[in-house]
Amino acid sequence: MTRQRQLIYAIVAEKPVHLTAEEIYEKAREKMPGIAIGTVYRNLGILVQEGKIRKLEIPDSPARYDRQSLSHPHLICERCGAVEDLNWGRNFLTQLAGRCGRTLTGYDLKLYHICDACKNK
Amino acid sequence: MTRQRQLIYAIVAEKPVHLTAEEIYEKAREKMPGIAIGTVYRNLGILVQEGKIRKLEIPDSPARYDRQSLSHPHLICERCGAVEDLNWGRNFLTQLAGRCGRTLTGYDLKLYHICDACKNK
DNA sequence: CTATGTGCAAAGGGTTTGCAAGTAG
DNA sequence: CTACTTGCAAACCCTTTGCACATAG
Repeated sequence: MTRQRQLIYAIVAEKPVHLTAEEIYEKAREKMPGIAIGTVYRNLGILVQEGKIRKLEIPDSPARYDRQSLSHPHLICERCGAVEDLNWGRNFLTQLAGRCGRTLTGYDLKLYHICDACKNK
Repeated sequence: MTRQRQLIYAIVAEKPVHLTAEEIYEKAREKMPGIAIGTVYRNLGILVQEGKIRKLEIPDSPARYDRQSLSHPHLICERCGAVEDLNWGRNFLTQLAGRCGRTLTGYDLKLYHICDACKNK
């Protein structure tokens, strides 16, 4: 665990905000100005593999990173791209598995809507 | 509707196979050798916008195109990447909306498993 | 010490785009 | 005719990688 990796993990873990690699890089540079973007990507990849954080792939936009390692659905605003976590617990996967009659290794569910802020415009 | 667009649509619509843009390009060249990859991408984009086909974004692999325009979950093999359609009908979206207590505009559900072919290896 | 990680900068893959010429309606 | 579409190639964006040097344990 290098200082760089600790810092990157701390930034992702801090708040339930889903940052992009670029945003994490910006925040990391405030504390460690010489850090390289390649290092950010490398460590994010390692942290994902270790199951400490989660990578969120969103169509037509860079990936975002989630501090929650437990698999859960995401609610995404179609207008502004804001991401909200839905904590439906682990039994949701069991329900899905039952419905399709297979053994599942995981799932990825994105729900799209228009968030309140965007509705009021 | 140009000949190019008709051809691209016909290739996607033909079979319930989820082809990548590159694969669609290869197939298109068999019938129309001079067609450009840019034309394939442009027309796929237009067909998606028109709601005639559906774009399937898969992590760490190029997008695939689905002839079914109705939104439905996909079952994906973690090993070989094979994609299977699940026809759960439109009431599934209603159930999801009920569960999260919002008005939803759409959803994207991917279920991961190991397919039979990969298990037997 | 030695394995692992770093900063840098260049390359990568999939996709998009500006342009001049071509085609549909 | 006129607006839209094409082929071509260059550009784009996000992400990955090779390398020589630095650091963790």
